[in-house]
Amino acid sequence: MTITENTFTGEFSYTLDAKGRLNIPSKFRSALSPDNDKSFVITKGMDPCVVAYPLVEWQQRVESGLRELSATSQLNRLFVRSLTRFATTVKLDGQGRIQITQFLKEYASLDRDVRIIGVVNKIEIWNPDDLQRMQDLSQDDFDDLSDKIIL
Amino acid sequence: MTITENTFTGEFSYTLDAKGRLNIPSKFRSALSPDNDKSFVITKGMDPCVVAYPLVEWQQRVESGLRELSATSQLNRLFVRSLTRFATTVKLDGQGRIQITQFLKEYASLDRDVRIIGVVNKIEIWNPDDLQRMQDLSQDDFDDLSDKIIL
DNA sequence: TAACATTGTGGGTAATAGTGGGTAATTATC
DNA sequence: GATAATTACCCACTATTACCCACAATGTTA
Repeated sequence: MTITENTFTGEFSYTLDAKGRLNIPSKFRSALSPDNDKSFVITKGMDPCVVAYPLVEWQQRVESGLRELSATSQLNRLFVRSLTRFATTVKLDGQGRIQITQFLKEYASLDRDVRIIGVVNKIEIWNPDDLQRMQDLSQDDFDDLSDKIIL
Repeated sequence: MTITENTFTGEFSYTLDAKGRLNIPSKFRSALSPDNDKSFVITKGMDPCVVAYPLVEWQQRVESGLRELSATSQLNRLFVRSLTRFATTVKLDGQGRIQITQFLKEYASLDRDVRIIGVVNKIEIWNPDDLQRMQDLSQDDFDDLSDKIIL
């Protein structure tokens, strides 16, 4: 039982069953704060994966952020549309699984075996091959970024 | 009893049992401050070992920093992923042991005998052979470091 | 030095997690 | 409005994990 709510870390292997259901790791489910009503918002990631936000995280951080982007810029309009168009609220079933929409399955080329990783405030769902293909950070980039964090 | 909280020193030999459980030295357990809820975050070290941070240490130093990186930057996304992917929160069981994940066991080639060493604010878990292979610092290395710390 | 507490280690068992499938309810299609 | 397709809700099985008890070795106290 983690004391940090709505924070996700670690990598897990799961299977997407014939009905399109995907189990959410138990550790992630217990980290979900009650006000989320056992729900996530799943959408298209910027990388070729599915991203799942706890419902309140989506409402507070994403939706309100998007509201503030001026709609006079075409770039902004495109950006907002790309995020919201494929966003669906999904609720955990009795066994702790969510339903992945057909579109998102295709977008992230999810077949049977999937990799779920916790990325602090959200969750990413990957095809294992795609995840492996993601290039690593160069040492320089890593050093630049880790200035903000002391390990 | 003036032990410094969340500070670890010394080297210990322990065994990883058949169930993947690893005892944490009693000295380290009593150094863990109560707000950690008897928990560590274990992850892949930069060297071929497992690193364990007291939970709050991880939250304050790593997690909170990662939260502030915008996910619209691809570099940021890679960075966050590289740090959280292999991180798992583990809680001490009734006997003071933690569970090492399969992935980390393989990464650090941990078999049965392991060496646990305290490295100030964190703990490292090594395969004894790998640890021995790590060469010591040369005098040149010491000289390079000497402008950063006064001993 | 005898009695007791603590520590590291092992193992049994109950609870939980991950997965699959049946069937009723809901939605979509014609 | 009838039928087909999809989704939601159960129930079930197995592997893993969490929790408890045990015990030998060492350390501590009276």
